[in-house]
Amino acid sequence: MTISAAPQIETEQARALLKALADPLRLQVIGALAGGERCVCDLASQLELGQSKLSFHLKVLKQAGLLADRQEGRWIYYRLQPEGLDALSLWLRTISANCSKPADPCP
Amino acid sequence: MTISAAPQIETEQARALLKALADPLRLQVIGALAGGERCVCDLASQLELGQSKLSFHLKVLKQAGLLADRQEGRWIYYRLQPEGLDALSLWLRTISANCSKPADPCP
DNA sequence: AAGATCAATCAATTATATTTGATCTATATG
DNA sequence: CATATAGATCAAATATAATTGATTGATCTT
Repeated sequence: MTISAAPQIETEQARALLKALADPLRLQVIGALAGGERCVCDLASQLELGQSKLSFHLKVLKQAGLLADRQEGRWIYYRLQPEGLDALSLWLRTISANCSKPADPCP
Repeated sequence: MTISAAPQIETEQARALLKALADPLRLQVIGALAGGERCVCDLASQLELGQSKLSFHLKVLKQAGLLADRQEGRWIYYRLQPEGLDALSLWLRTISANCSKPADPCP
Protein backbone atom coordinates (compact mmCIF):
# COMPACT_ATOMS: atom_id res chain seq x y z
CA MET A 1 0.00 0.00 0.00
CA THR A 2 1.36 3.38 -0.96
CA ILE A 3 0.89 6.48 1.11
CA SER A 4 1.02 9.20 -1.56
CA ALA A 5 -1.18 9.62 -4.59
CA ALA A 6 1.87 9.89 -6.85
CA PRO A 7 2.55 6.71 -8.84
CA GLN A 8 5.63 4.64 -8.12
CA ILE A 9 8.13 5.09 -10.93
CA GLU A 10 11.18 3.25 -12.22
CA THR A 11 14.67 4.56 -12.67
CA GLU A 12 14.17 4.91 -16.39
CA GLN A 13 11.13 7.11 -16.00
CA ALA A 14 12.88 9.14 -13.35
CA ARG A 15 15.75 9.65 -15.75
CA ALA A 16 13.44 10.90 -18.49
CA LEU A 17 11.82 13.38 -16.12
CA LEU A 18 15.15 14.56 -14.78
CA LYS A 19 16.50 15.07 -18.26
CA ALA A 20 13.49 17.08 -19.33
CA LEU A 21 13.77 19.27 -16.26
CA ALA A 22 17.52 19.75 -16.37
CA ASP A 23 17.58 22.82 -18.56
CA PRO A 24 17.48 26.47 -17.51
CA LEU A 25 14.91 27.55 -20.08
CA ARG A 26 12.67 24.66 -19.34
CA LEU A 27 12.86 25.43 -15.66
CA GLN A 28 11.82 28.98 -16.44
CA VAL A 29 8.85 27.59 -18.30
CA ILE A 30 8.04 25.30 -15.39
CA GLY A 31 8.35 28.24 -13.04
CA ALA A 32 6.03 30.35 -15.16
CA LEU A 33 3.48 27.54 -15.24
CA ALA A 34 3.80 26.83 -11.54
CA GLY A 35 1.39 29.71 -10.96
CA GLY A 36 -1.18 28.31 -13.38
CA GLU A 37 -2.00 27.82 -17.02
CA ARG A 38 -0.63 30.18 -19.69
CA CYS A 39 -0.87 30.56 -23.44
CA VAL A 40 2.25 30.26 -25.56
CA CYS A 41 2.31 33.90 -26.63
CA ASP A 42 2.11 34.89 -23.01
CA LEU A 43 5.01 32.66 -22.07
CA ALA A 44 7.04 33.90 -25.01
CA SER A 45 6.70 37.53 -24.06
CA GLN A 46 7.17 36.94 -20.35
CA LEU A 47 10.29 34.84 -20.80
CA GLU A 48 11.54 36.81 -23.80
CA LEU A 49 12.06 33.70 -25.87
CA GLY A 50 11.98 33.24 -29.61
CA GLN A 51 8.88 31.42 -30.78
CA SER A 52 10.62 28.41 -32.19
CA LYS A 53 12.89 28.04 -29.22
CA LEU A 54 10.00 28.09 -26.81
CA SER A 55 8.07 25.67 -28.94
CA PHE A 56 10.99 23.26 -28.87
CA HIS A 57 11.22 23.31 -25.11
CA LEU A 58 7.49 23.01 -24.62
CA LYS A 59 7.62 19.93 -26.76
CA VAL A 60 10.37 18.37 -24.68
CA LEU A 61 8.42 19.01 -21.50
CA LYS A 62 5.20 17.77 -22.98
CA GLN A 63 6.78 14.58 -24.28
CA ALA A 64 8.13 13.91 -20.82
CA GLY A 65 4.58 14.09 -19.53
CA LEU A 66 5.23 17.22 -17.50
CA LEU A 67 2.87 19.45 -19.44
CA ALA A 68 -0.54 19.23 -21.00
CA ASP A 69 -2.01 21.63 -23.50
CA ARG A 70 -5.35 22.62 -24.91
CA GLN A 71 -6.30 24.68 -27.91
CA GLU A 72 -8.77 27.53 -27.91
CA GLY A 73 -9.12 29.25 -31.22
CA ARG A 74 -5.66 29.93 -32.44
CA TRP A 75 -4.16 30.06 -28.98
CA ILE A 76 -2.69 27.12 -27.20
CA TYR A 77 -2.62 26.99 -23.44
CA TYR A 78 -0.11 24.93 -21.53
CA ARG A 79 -0.32 23.78 -17.98
CA LEU A 80 1.77 21.74 -15.60
CA GLN A 81 0.87 18.13 -14.97
CA PRO A 82 1.82 17.77 -11.32
CA GLU A 83 1.84 13.96 -11.37
CA GLY A 84 5.27 13.78 -12.97
CA LEU A 85 6.77 16.20 -10.51
CA ASP A 86 5.20 14.44 -7.59
CA ALA A 87 6.30 11.03 -8.78
CA LEU A 88 9.85 12.25 -9.18
CA SER A 89 9.77 13.88 -5.79
CA LEU A 90 8.76 10.59 -4.26
CA TRP A 91 11.37 8.67 -6.19
CA LEU A 92 14.09 10.94 -4.86
CA ARG A 93 12.96 10.35 -1.31
CA THR A 94 13.04 6.60 -1.65
CA ILE A 95 16.59 6.81 -2.96
CA SER A 96 17.76 8.98 -0.12
CA ALA A 97 16.12 6.85 2.55
CA ASN A 98 18.60 4.01 2.95
CA CYS A 99 21.95 5.39 2.01
CA SER A 100 23.71 5.66 5.33
CA LYS A 101 25.06 2.15 5.60
CA PRO A 102 28.88 2.16 5.78
CA ALA A 103 30.80 0.14 3.22
CA ASP A 104 32.27 -3.24 3.87
CA PRO A 105 36.02 -2.63 3.85
CA CYS A 106 37.32 -3.26 0.37
CA PRO A 107 40.38 -5.51 0.67
CA MET B 1 8.89 27.64 9.79
CA THR B 2 9.66 24.67 7.56
CA ILE B 3 8.39 21.20 8.15
CA SER B 4 11.15 19.10 6.66
CA ALA B 5 14.83 19.08 7.59
CA ALA B 6 15.80 19.55 3.93
CA PRO B 7 17.00 23.06 3.12
CA GLN B 8 15.00 25.35 0.90
CA ILE B 9 16.71 25.70 -2.47
CA GLU B 10 16.56 28.09 -5.41
CA THR B 11 15.84 27.28 -9.00
CA GLU B 12 19.48 27.52 -9.93
CA GLN B 13 20.50 24.94 -7.34
CA ALA B 14 17.65 22.71 -8.38
CA ARG B 15 18.85 22.95 -11.96
CA ALA B 16 22.38 21.92 -11.00
CA LEU B 17 21.08 18.92 -9.09
CA LEU B 18 18.75 17.92 -11.90
CA LYS B 19 21.51 18.16 -14.45
CA ALA B 20 23.85 16.03 -12.39
CA LEU B 21 21.17 13.39 -11.93
CA ALA B 22 19.92 13.37 -15.53
CA ASP B 23 22.28 10.74 -16.86
CA PRO B 24 21.77 6.99 -17.02
CA LEU B 25 25.22 6.07 -15.74
CA ARG B 26 25.05 8.52 -12.91
CA LEU B 27 21.68 7.16 -11.92
CA GLN B 28 23.20 3.70 -11.85
CA VAL B 29 25.84 5.04 -9.52
CA ILE B 30 23.21 6.69 -7.38
CA GLY B 31 21.29 3.45 -7.34
CA ALA B 32 24.33 1.48 -6.28
CA LEU B 33 25.04 3.96 -3.49
CA ALA B 34 21.43 4.04 -2.36
CA GLY B 35 22.13 0.85 -0.45
CA GLY B 36 25.15 2.35 1.32
CA GLU B 37 28.75 3.36 0.89
CA ARG B 38 31.00 1.66 -1.70
CA CYS B 39 34.56 1.91 -2.88
CA VAL B 40 35.31 2.91 -6.45
CA CYS B 41 36.68 -0.46 -7.48
CA ASP B 42 33.55 -2.07 -6.17
CA LEU B 43 31.34 0.30 -8.18
CA ALA B 44 33.42 -0.21 -11.29
CA SER B 45 33.10 -3.96 -11.23
CA GLN B 46 29.43 -3.96 -10.25
CA LEU B 47 28.44 -1.48 -12.94
CA GLU B 48 30.96 -2.76 -15.49
CA LEU B 49 32.33 0.70 -16.17
CA GLY B 50 35.76 1.76 -17.33
CA GLN B 51 37.79 3.39 -14.59
CA SER B 52 38.09 6.79 -16.18
CA LYS B 53 34.46 6.90 -17.16
CA LEU B 54 33.31 6.12 -13.66
CA SER B 55 35.72 8.64 -12.23
CA PHE B 56 34.30 11.32 -14.49
CA HIS B 57 30.74 10.66 -13.40
CA LEU B 58 31.65 10.45 -9.73
CA LYS B 59 33.24 13.84 -10.06
CA VAL B 60 30.11 15.33 -11.61
CA LEU B 61 27.96 13.94 -8.82
CA LYS B 62 30.39 15.03 -6.14
CA GLN B 63 30.62 18.56 -7.52
CA ALA B 64 26.85 18.78 -7.46
CA GLY B 65 27.00 17.97 -3.76
CA LEU B 66 25.26 14.64 -4.17
CA LEU B 67 28.19 12.50 -3.06
CA ALA B 68 30.86 12.61 -0.44
CA ASP B 69 34.00 10.51 -0.34
CA ARG B 70 36.67 9.40 2.07
CA GLN B 71 39.99 7.77 1.51
CA GLU B 72 41.23 4.68 3.31
CA GLY B 73 44.63 3.53 2.20
CA ARG B 74 44.51 3.47 -1.55
CA TRP B 75 40.81 2.94 -1.72
CA ILE B 76 38.28 5.69 -1.95
CA TYR B 77 34.79 5.19 -0.67
CA TYR B 78 31.85 7.16 -1.97
CA ARG B 79 28.54 7.67 -0.31
CA LEU B 80 25.32 9.51 -1.07
CA GLN B 81 24.65 12.82 0.59
CA PRO B 82 20.91 12.65 1.06
CA GLU B 83 20.48 16.40 1.67
CA GLY B 84 20.67 17.24 -2.02
CA LEU B 85 18.13 14.61 -2.96
CA ASP B 86 15.80 15.66 -0.18
CA ALA B 87 16.08 19.33 -1.04
CA LEU B 88 15.29 18.61 -4.67
CA SER B 89 12.38 16.43 -3.68
CA LEU B 90 10.97 19.26 -1.64
CA TRP B 91 11.56 21.79 -4.40
CA LEU B 92 9.59 19.64 -6.83
CA ARG B 93 6.67 19.49 -4.44
CA THR B 94 6.52 23.23 -3.99
CA ILE B 95 6.44 23.66 -7.76
CA SER B 96 3.63 21.18 -8.22
CA ALA B 97 1.55 22.62 -5.41
CA ASN B 98 -0.08 25.64 -7.05
CA CYS B 99 -0.30 24.82 -10.69
CA SER B 100 -3.97 24.21 -11.21
CA LYS B 101 -5.11 27.75 -11.76
CA PRO B 102 -6.74 28.16 -15.20
CA ALA B 103 -5.30 30.78 -17.54
CA ASP B 104 -6.82 34.16 -18.11
CA PRO B 105 -8.14 33.99 -21.67
CA CYS B 106 -5.48 35.34 -24.01
CA PRO B 107 -7.10 37.87 -26.38
C1' DA C 1 63.80 1.17 -3.77
C1' DA C 2 61.11 -1.15 -7.54
C1' DG C 3 56.94 -2.71 -9.01
C1' DA C 4 51.96 -2.96 -8.60
C1' DT C 5 47.40 -1.10 -7.83
C1' DC C 6 43.65 2.48 -7.10
C1' DA C 7 41.92 6.40 -8.79
C1' DA C 8 42.15 11.20 -10.79
C1' DT C 9 43.16 13.98 -14.79
C1' DC C 10 44.07 15.42 -19.50
C1' DA C 11 43.52 15.89 -24.54
C1' DA C 12 41.25 14.20 -28.51
C1' DT C 13 37.38 12.24 -30.38
C1' DT C 14 32.61 11.24 -30.65
C1' DA C 15 27.89 11.83 -29.51
C1' DT C 16 23.86 14.69 -28.04
C1' DA C 17 21.31 18.83 -27.37
C1' DT C 18 20.20 23.47 -28.41
C1' DT C 19 19.69 27.46 -31.30
C1' DT C 20 18.47 29.78 -35.45
C1' DG C 21 15.92 31.06 -39.41
C1' DA C 22 12.79 29.49 -42.78
C1' DT C 23 8.77 27.15 -43.94
C1' DC C 24 4.23 25.12 -43.13
C1' DT C 25 -0.53 24.51 -41.05
C1' DA C 26 -4.52 26.11 -38.95
C1' DT C 27 -7.47 29.51 -37.26
C1' DA C 28 -9.27 33.93 -37.48
C1' DT C 29 -10.49 38.54 -39.59
C1' DG C 30 -11.53 42.14 -43.09
C1' DC D 1 -11.08 34.85 -50.75
C1' DA D 2 -6.88 37.22 -49.29
C1' DT D 3 -4.27 38.40 -45.44
C1' DA D 4 -2.67 38.19 -40.69
C1' DT D 5 -1.46 35.73 -36.54
C1' DA D 6 -0.34 31.62 -33.35
C1' DG D 7 2.30 27.99 -33.12
C1' DA D 8 4.62 23.65 -34.85
C1' DT D 9 8.26 21.67 -37.58
C1' DC D 10 12.44 21.11 -40.25
C1' DA D 11 17.36 21.41 -41.64
C1' DA D 12 21.71 23.51 -40.77
C1' DA D 13 24.80 25.43 -37.60
C1' DT D 14 26.49 25.78 -32.99
C1' DA D 15 27.30 24.49 -28.36
C1' DT D 16 27.68 21.14 -24.67
C1' DA D 17 28.57 16.69 -22.73
C1' DA D 18 30.37 11.98 -22.70
C1' DT D 19 33.78 8.50 -24.03
C1' DT D 20 38.31 6.83 -24.78
C1' DG D 21 43.09 5.88 -24.03
C1' DA D 22 47.23 7.58 -22.06
C1' DT D 23 49.46 9.69 -18.25
C1' DT D 24 50.13 10.90 -13.48
C1' DG D 25 50.13 10.79 -8.31
C1' DA D 26 49.53 8.29 -4.32
C1' DT D 27 49.65 4.27 -1.54
C1' DC D 28 50.78 -0.30 -0.73
C1' DT D 29 53.79 -4.68 -1.11
C1' DT D 30 57.97 -7.24 -1.42
